[in-house]
Amino acid sequence: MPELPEVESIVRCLSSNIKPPQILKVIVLRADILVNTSQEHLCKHLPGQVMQKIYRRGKYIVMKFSNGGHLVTHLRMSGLYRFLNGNETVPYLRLWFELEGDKKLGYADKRALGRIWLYLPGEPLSVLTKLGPEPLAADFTLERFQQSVHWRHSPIKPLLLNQTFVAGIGNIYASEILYQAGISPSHYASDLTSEEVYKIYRAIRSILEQAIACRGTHISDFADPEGNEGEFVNRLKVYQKAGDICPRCGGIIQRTVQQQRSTYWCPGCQH
DNA sequence: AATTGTACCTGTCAGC
DNA sequence: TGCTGACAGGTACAAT
Repeated sequence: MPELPEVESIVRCLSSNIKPPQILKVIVLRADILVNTSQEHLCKHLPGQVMQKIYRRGKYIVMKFSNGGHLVTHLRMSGLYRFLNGNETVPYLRLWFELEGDKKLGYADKRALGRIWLYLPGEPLSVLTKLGPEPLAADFTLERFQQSVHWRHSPIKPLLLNQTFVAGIGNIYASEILYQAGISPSHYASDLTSEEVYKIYRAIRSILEQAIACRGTHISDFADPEGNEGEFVNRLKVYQKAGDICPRCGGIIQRTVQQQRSTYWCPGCQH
């Protein structure tokens, strides 16, 4: 489900809703999504805590509690958070938090690839340390991007998926970014001219900002915790559009595979 | 050290 | 209808 714009939408939704209710109870139905914690551990440390701040780093959701501890979630392919009222439920529910006011925050995950970490007060959030720069942050400058690209011996598309290179881009937006930039996904990073790097840099920011404004891309069962679906699906130009006519040059959109993952692009206008 | 392939888990869909 | 294989928004780790 989630790349940077989807995770950002989820975080904004959670932040606007959680007017810090207290966690009363934690119920775990499937413990193998827990990495450095357990049901007992969560039940010991979370009840009584208030979700003071919720933010995003790359594709990770970070919840900061009133005691200084943190719960970190990575949704991987199919994880989602959902507010549930009373006895309401959702398919593939893996755990939930019982909140003040007869509300629940459920975590559901069809494929169960998502992961959750609990960091106690004072513990460093070690799972976040290897992440590359935030592509929408002020310190992600063109100069910094140029320097990190020019020595990479990898085709540009799989490089955009590398979270140590830049955090938050996934398979949908990698294709859309390179389409907007007019760059072939198999173009080697080290061979890009500075003009081409600039086009990719601009496209990263422009596509991610547009997608956030649309609250992400609604594919499969993605929705934010209130059930709002992302509208960027209507603006996709190439992703899952193999065989369609390219809106820019009239060519035919292709699907190819790079490192076991689908890439969508137009050979007519991406070089 | 960096890049690429494999494993993880479970569901859906197309083709036979 | 049932089976099989391909594919799915991701990453950790092993192999190269």
